[in-house]
This record gives sequence, C-alpha cells and structure tokens, in this order.
Amino acid sequence: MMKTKGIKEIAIIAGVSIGTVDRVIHRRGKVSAEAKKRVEAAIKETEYRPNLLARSLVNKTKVKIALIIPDSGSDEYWQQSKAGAEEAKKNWDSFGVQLHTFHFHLNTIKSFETATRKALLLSPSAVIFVPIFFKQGIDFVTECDKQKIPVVIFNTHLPGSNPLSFIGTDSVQSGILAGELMHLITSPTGELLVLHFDEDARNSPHMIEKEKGFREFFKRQQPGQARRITTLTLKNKRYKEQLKSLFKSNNFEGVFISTSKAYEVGEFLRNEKNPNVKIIGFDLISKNIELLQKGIIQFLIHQNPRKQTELSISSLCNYLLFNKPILRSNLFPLDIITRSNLSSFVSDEGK
Amino acid sequence: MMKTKGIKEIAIIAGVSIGTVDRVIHRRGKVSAEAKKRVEAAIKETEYRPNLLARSLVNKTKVKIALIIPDSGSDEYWQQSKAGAEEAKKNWDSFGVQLHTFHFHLNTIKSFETATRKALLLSPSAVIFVPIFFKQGIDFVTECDKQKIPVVIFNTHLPGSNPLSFIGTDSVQSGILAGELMHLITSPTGELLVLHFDEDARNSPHMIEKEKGFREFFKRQQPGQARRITTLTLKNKRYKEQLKSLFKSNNFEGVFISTSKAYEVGEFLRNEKNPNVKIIGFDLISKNIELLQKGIIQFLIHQNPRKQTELSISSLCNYLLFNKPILRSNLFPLDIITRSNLSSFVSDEGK
DNA sequence: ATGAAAGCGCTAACAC
DNA sequence: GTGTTAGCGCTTTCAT
Repeated sequence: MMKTKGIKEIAIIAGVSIGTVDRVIHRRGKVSAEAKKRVEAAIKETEYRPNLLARSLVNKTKVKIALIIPDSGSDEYWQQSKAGAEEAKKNWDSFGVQLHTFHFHLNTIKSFETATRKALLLSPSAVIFVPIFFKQGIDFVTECDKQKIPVVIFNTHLPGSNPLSFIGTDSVQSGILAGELMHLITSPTGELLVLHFDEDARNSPHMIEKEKGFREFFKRQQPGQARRITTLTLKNKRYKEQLKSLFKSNNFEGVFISTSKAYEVGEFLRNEKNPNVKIIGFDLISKNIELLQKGIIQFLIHQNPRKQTELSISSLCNYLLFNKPILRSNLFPLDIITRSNLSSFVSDEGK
Repeated sequence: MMKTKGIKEIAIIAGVSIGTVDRVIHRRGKVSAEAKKRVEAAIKETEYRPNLLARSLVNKTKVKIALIIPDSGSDEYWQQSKAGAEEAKKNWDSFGVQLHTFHFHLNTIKSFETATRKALLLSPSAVIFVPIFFKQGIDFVTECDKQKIPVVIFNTHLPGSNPLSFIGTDSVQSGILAGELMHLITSPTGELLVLHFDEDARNSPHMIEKEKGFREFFKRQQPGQARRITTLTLKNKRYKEQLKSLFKSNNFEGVFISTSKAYEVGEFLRNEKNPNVKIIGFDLISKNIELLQKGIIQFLIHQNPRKQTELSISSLCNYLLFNKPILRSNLFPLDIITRSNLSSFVSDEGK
C-alpha cells in the first residue's frame, strides 16, 4: 500500500497530478480552489516534507547572492568577516549557490555606491550588506525593494529600513555588559574612563550606543550616587600624548574602549608601568589578543564577525533554497573573552 | 563543446560508458586496465568532482545514525542536549538521514548497556554517544570498531579511545577560567571554596579536572604564596546543614561549584543574607539563571550542550554524506555568562 | 568486462 | 486549470 514517496504520493492521495501538487507547494501557476484544498489536506495528512536533495539537484545554480562588505585590507575585523564568507561559500556551492563578494572602502562613500551598483548588475536572488553609510544604505535598500530583491543586513543596524533579516550584536547591551564586568573588577568608587577612537566617523553610532549602555549599567547599579565616569574622544593620531596628559591628571581604575583599539591603551599603560588599570575593549584582533594574554587587557567583548557573516549567508541560503524560516532580527551572543577562554575562540576555524 | 557534466562527460572523453566510469570511481566490478587508465586520465583532466547531491539522492536513507545520550528526565542540561538533537534531526531528515535516539539513566550502567545493544541492532552507519561510564564506554567503542562503525564521542572525554571525532569542552581549562574570573572579582588574599556535589559519581572526572584547573590558575598566578583554597564534597542531600556549618567556621570570599548546582549555594547564601560571597558555577539551567539575574551568582560557564549535540550530528552528517573533513577533536568555546549577556544566549534557539 | 536503461524526487516546459 | 514528460547526476540492475 502506498509505496511511492513524496510529491507523487500526495498527488495520488489528492487525486491530481504531480504538476498540480508542485503548483500548490510553490504557489505558482493557477490551481482551482478545490484541488488546492485537497492537496493541502494530503500534505498535512502525510506530513510531507520535500526532498531537498532532489530539489537542489534540479535547480542547480539558480541562487545568486551578492555580499557587500568593507574591504578587509589591513582591518582584522573585516578579514575575519571575509573568512566567514569564504567558509560559507565553500559550504553552499555544492548546492549551486553562487556567492559574489563586493568590497568597498570604509572611508569612501563612492566606493560603496559603486559596489552596490555592481552588485545589482548581477541581478542577484538576494543581497547581504553592511550599512556603514546611513543615507546610501537606505537608498540601496529602497532600490532593492523596488527590484524585489530580498535584503539581509548585518553587523550594523540600519534604522528606518525593514530588511528580510538583521544579524548583529546589540551595541547598547554590549556597553551594559562592559559596565557590569568593569563593576565586578574595580572597587566600588573607582574612577572610570570611556575612550572613543574616532579616526573614522563610521563607527560613531556604535560608539555612542556602547557608551550609553556602559553608563546605563552604573545608573541602574547605584541610582543614588553615580560613579565618576569620564569620556574622552581621541581624534587625531597622537594618542600617546593625549593619553599621557590624561592619566597624569586623573586616577582611573578602569578604561573602557568602545572600538577595537584597546591595544593602544594597553601598550601605553604597559610602557608607563601602570599595571593596575583595568582595560575592557572589543574584538579579537591580534594586538588586543597579545595584551589579553599578558594580562594587561582583562576582557574583550567578541562580536564574532566570522560567524556573523557565515550565519548571514547560511540563514539566507536556507531561506532561499529550503524555505526555512528566517529570523527578522538575530542578535548575536556577546562573547566575553579572557586569557583563559581565548584559545577556544581563536582556534575555532572548523565551525 | 563538451556540454555534458560529470560522469557522463568523462565517459565520453575516455570513450567508455558511464557504467565503466562508475566502476573505476568506486573500484567495484571488473574493469580492464586499459579502460581504467583512460578513465583516470579523464578524471584528472576535467578535475571531475562528483555531485554529492545526486549521489545521496540515489542512495537515500542509507545514513542511519544512532545517538546515545542520558535520559533528559528532570535534567535540564540533557534536556538542552535533546533539543539540539531534535533540531539537527529536523535539519537532516530532508537529506535522508535517520537519527535514532537511545536514552539511558545516568546512574544505571545496565541501562547504558541496553541502549548500546539496541543501537547496534539498527546496524547504524555511525554512532554518537556520551561515555558517562568509562569501562562500558571503552567496550562499546571496541565493539563499534570491530563492526567498522564510526564513532563520535561528545561531552565527556574517553581516555584510551580513538573516535572519529570528539566534541566537548576542556574541563581543566574551564577550571582555569573559573580561577581567573574568581581572581578578578575577589581580593588578592580572599579565601576561596571549591564545592563538589557528588550525588552522582558519574561527574567525578569532570569535577576533578575542573578543580585541578582552578587551583592551577592560582598556582601560576602567585607561585610563591598560594591562596587559601578549601575543597569540600557534599555527598548526601542535606546540603543546607553542611553549608551552614561550613560558612559559620570560615570566611569565604568566593565559591566555585564544579557542577550545575551553583543555585544550591546561591539560595543558601541569599537566605543567610550573605551577599558578598562571589559565586561561579556551570550551566544555564533555570535555577542558576534566576540567581544570575539577581546578581547572586556572578558568572556561569556555559558548555552549550545544545550546540554540542547539534554539531556532533551535523559534522557527522557532513562527513558521511558530503565527505567533508571532520575534526578529530573539536573543543567547544567556554562561554562566560553574566546577567548582562545572558539573554543573547537563552534566546538563541534559532541556530 | 562493458553498455544500456531504469529510476531517486523534484522542477519546468509544454501540451491540452 | 491540469496532466505529461524530459531531465538534474548518479547508482544499480540486467543484458550482452
């Protein structure tokens, strides 16, 4: 009884042809209400689940994805992202997925616009991008909407857009986390410093949110008396001099750096033989890692650009190929890294 | 020119039929030396790579995996593992993978033996299991080796075995991590307590390794004078009384709990109005989570049983179906959880 | 020793 | 609207 499997079986049950079954499954072509109902009933009854192998065997290479990310030149963060993209590409090309990557310069709006233009020339099935530039990001999303191309945004939130999916971390929350960690490792009244490195304005939304979260933590913690928390934004490249005068006239117990430049502070303090200042920063880049291992930086918060990129791609592929539901907003775990759990994160190449 | 793809193309080039090509690829049947040579040349020339989708479409449901894990009854840790298994099962059954789960009781060796026996009756393509019981684990691996069934071990290391892959965390390292965290949040000379809950002997290797790591950290930190670190193993269920007398006669600044029972200590200290003792423990189970949120537990180290299980299954499937390389040893990241990054870990259901 | 042919479950083009 | 059919690249009979 009922030996055949899959679409054929449900065609028999519903008393229609497999063509019709295909039509209702994919909502394409015309199907009479009657037939549709019967097919859907049969699908439920048999708990039919499509054979993904057969499907992608037939649909080879129909999925083209354009990935638009910052140039990874000397930027380790984006190098890690790129590595994730390559990993994902390897994983999905057996399913006929074509991943085309377009790079742009972090400081050049034009290069971003060029990248998006080139990406659209592919007429991709979907687009993944990092909206470093607000206005141009919105423009791009609008254009994609017009062309009915699904958009996935990652790493940076783009307020006012409504992408298929957003994947990234919660900057405010990461600031709160940094606040808590700082609280745990400093004395209750120790003075704190929040340091921004503002060579590239592109980071400013992140930076502001992180500081907001950081201060928020202490506000909640001690609603009455606030700790003394100083903020400073280092704008030009002469960090050392600025840091020197800063630490001469203050007695900070801890420094929170809102970008990946924690190592600048770490190196400075190491040279000054000032080992008692606690440092918390972001990102597993090599200079930070070195100072973490030496115990000069206490905590790094890891945003995992590699996995963010990988996941952006694979959740999109799963959605496109296999109809798997995709999360509208996928906030990434905030990994806390110390010298003791570092190794399990950096050797984490094999997924 | 040369439009056909795959096996057919190389058949044409070599001037034989696809049947012959198949024979040389799989070294089955009889092939003349002459034909073999020509086919192999063609394979090299075209850089032929088999289409894995087509292959497993034909060989449907030839992959049967037996998963042998502890009963998840009231144990949240193993419930999470089970959830991971179900997720993975859903993901892979479209590829014709059959995942059969066998449960055993954590305290009953017999039930483990029964489970392994049942598992082998399936004649599975591969086996994944948790070696809670040392001797029986070795026996099982030996038997699988004899039957040429690949074995993946997870969660618990099985010394003396040589599985296809091991997936789990490094217990010693997690102890070191706990040591570092404790060091960061207590004063340099504060007295510390290491607490084992030994209701089930099954945990003892883990417990011992964790304590070893914990002490190791302080040894490295202060080679000269060691901190005062007390160890206690709570054996019967009357935890409160034991804890009461313990804390009456000592002045601990921090407690490290080697199992998931940190909440026992947390609840005790909360009732005693003793809020200044720092607590570090393991596992995101609900009672621990509650106390973490309240600030009574400072850190939980998360071993991510859900992802461990998921990854065990999917890396095995990728190996079996798609010939992807599998890591001999895949040490999981040790996630540090505080109240501030907790949410991104517990809501992490969608991969 | 080798070739031809029938599918695996699904999609898409084409007929009616 | 609906059914039929030719493959996707591979494995596996079954002849020869």
